[in-house]
Amino acid sequence: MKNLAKTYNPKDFEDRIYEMWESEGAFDADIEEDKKPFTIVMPPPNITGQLHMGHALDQTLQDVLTRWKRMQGYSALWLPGSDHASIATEVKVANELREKTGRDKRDFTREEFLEHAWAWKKEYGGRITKQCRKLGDSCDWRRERFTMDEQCNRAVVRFFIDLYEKGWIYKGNRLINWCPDCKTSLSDAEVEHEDENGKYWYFRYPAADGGEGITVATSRPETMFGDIAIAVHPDDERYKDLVGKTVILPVVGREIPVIADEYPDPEKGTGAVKITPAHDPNDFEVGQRHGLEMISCMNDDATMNEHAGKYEGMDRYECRKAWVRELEEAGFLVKTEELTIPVGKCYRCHSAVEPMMSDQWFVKMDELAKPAIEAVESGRLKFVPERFGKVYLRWLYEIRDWCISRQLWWGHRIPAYYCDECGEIAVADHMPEVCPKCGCRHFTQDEDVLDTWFSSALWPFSTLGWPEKTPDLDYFYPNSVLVTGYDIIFFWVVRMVFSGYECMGDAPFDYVFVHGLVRDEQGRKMSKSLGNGVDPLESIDQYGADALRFMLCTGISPGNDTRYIPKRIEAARNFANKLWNASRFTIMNLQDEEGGWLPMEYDESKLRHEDRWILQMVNDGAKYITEMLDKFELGLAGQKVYELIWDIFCDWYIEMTKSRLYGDDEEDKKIVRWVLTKVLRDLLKFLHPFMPFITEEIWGCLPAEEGKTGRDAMLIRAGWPEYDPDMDYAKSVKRINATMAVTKAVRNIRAEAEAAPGKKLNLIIKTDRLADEIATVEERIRKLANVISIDIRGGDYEMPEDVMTAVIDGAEIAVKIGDLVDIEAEIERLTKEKKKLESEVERVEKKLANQGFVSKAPQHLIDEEKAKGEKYRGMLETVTARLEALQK
RNA sequence: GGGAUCAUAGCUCAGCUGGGAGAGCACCUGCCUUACAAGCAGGGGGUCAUAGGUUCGAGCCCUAUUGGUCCCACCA
Repeated sequence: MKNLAKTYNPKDFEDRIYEMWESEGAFDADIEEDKKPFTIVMPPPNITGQLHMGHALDQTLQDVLTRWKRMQGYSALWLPGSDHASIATEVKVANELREKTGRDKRDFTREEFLEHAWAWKKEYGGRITKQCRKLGDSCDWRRERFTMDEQCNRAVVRFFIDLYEKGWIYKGNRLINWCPDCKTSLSDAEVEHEDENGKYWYFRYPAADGGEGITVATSRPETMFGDIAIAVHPDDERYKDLVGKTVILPVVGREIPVIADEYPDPEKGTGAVKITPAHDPNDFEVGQRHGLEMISCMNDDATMNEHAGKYEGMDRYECRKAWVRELEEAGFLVKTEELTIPVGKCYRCHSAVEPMMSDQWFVKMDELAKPAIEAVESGRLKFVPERFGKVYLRWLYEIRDWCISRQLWWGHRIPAYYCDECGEIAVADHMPEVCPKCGCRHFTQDEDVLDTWFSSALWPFSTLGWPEKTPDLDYFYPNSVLVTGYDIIFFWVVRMVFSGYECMGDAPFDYVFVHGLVRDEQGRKMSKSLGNGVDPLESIDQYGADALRFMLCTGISPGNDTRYIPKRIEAARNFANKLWNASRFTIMNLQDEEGGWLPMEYDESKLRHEDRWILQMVNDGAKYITEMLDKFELGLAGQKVYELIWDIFCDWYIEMTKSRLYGDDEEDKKIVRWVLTKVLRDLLKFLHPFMPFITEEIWGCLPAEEGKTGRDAMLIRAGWPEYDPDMDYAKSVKRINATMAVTKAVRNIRAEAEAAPGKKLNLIIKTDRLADEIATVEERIRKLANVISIDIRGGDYEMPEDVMTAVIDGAEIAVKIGDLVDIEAEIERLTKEKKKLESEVERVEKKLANQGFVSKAPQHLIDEEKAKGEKYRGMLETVTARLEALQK
């Protein structure tokens, strides 16, 4: 038989408990036809580093749900994995290589580089799973996956081919977002917009016929080398005469036409816009409409190219300065204006993204978006909280084609092969033997890899076996819930949904449970550059995983950001310690001196009021906690568990059992032991999803539940406490409430009178209504309030002068402190009490006098108000009488 | 420019479909009471941002204002 250590020290058992769960297969989820499935697929952490607080929150929420559902009897699968994070990892590996070897990425061959990347994956992927274990994640490690493993690759290739054959994947030379530092294209979602201080320069483009010409504003003068026209609005009177004529690109001397197009807004700038299709998405469209050629004036490292003349090879911003100076000296600069302008930044390296013409692969989005929109509009897929559904829809309504090719090495290589002879493209799961067009036998695979999110988009089903039709897929798909932060709704959630519909014909999950960010104590985002990140492992080391988990998921509401505050995790740790000690107390009293189990026995007729009361509290708790978890209100559920354990169980029930346990009534002890065990077990079950380690550890020190042996005896596999709607111990609840009220009143008087806590007091209770009830709980009151005697008197009893009194609903209680009572202080105290009661009575009476309330409010509220009125009036009368007696 | 969201006790935050303002921490007072000082008992502290509106009744619903945060947006 095990015993609990004297003090709570999570390090003593957390690792041991986790190993036990894992070796006993407690997390394994299999197809069980008699059980309903519950599936969560873990958002795969990037292998770029280690887990941060955001992951800890994300995973704790998932673990709470998974453990709870498992206890409810579901076959609960939480499938873990990690993400190859193409661009982010590639940057990290390249940096590491540079540090170690001094050589640049391009000095290595693709194969050499990939070898290093896989080594990186091995190291960091392993580190992450270790951290998950520390957190207590109950995921099925047998099923661990990686977004670039063979199975995922098959899924990616298959998806690519399917879309290509449908014509929904195409290759084209289009304007894309280009990161000059990462030297790759980016999708729209990967570009972040930031406001920066910038300038508008107004330049005059003289007319070719020698006229004044036209003045245009630009914030990017260096792109002028790519200008191919000036556009004005067709209705703009100012420029009507110039349309159809040509102007001269200043200094460069090239002649460009003035065209009329709806795009320019006559109200903005000068109303005339320079058109640079190769460097601006709007201009690109104007160019398309007018069939204009395109001139790109930059290289892929954002230096200028040959079209920039003498600036060739110069960085874009250097060029901007020099070029403006040259234009100014030549007299073409009309004026400048200071403004803030939004600049697109790469989400990985934060360089300014350059719109560039490039040959890339795209996914056509219009058809794919339709079912994804429908899913949320129809309610098939629900966001929690709902508002994030709007965010999701807004993005989908305005979605544009998705650029999926990346000029990187680390990732899924695009399954497209080019005939070396004729250039014919073949999209297939392997290199073709013969070119269908020219019969040539030599092919070269596309050099690019796919956007990371192209593979994560398939995660909810590629992890279950797709494209094969596996039993797992049949049983566990759709997933039940996706738990993720609001920051990746666009990157990931949207793409999983349309991929799910396309590949599986159904939404990938029923709910998207969105949480916020974990911020630092001052509310700042945790980030490397600020150095304010808190390592979850350090927290766990200091306070234990249970404390961290509890802190993360209580005191928050869904979707809101939360702060990491050391004081809060300390409070959670203290709570764990409280439970630890309450359990020690319980176990201590269940065992004899040799550590054997003392007899316990359930017999409803022998339950005392406090027993019934706490059983009712726990039963009501089961209803509330389950309801809250059903609504994803983890914070409220956790709060209730906390109250039940600390306030109800520890502060009241355990105190009430002491006199019984230390007494001589062996029969009564049997029932107390039974109730203690029953209640503690249920409380451990409630708390287990939040604090799995400590609850399992304590569970193991309690006698096993009836009929449970081996791995079934573990708490993780125990059943969830069921709510019994027929339990009705209202009478006992009432009596215990009276007990607590009297006890509090006595304690209050004692404190007011500054009487020593150890000093034994004599108590008088004057009551008619509660006489019987109090008589039944007298012994309890004596113990809890620490009084020697209780003298119960009827309503006609005349209170002595030398006592301090307090009034509760239905009774007046008096305490004899000593020979002297400070009458003045007593009057003051009671006057305050009287005032309070008067205002209560007034409020109730006013409410009941209100015709509107009486006629429109629901009957039960009216009845409640009436009852309150009586209660307060009674209390007020008592206080008033006492005051009058004292003032004589 | 569009949208979302927040404003409640000194601090950090709860408050579920409108029906007498809560927790933790901090603070004050008294306690080392044989489960627990990581504790026990008691206490003080809020015109729920402002102004209107709906309602018998508003912290909660509607409108406006102020202040903060975030997201989206084609950078003339």
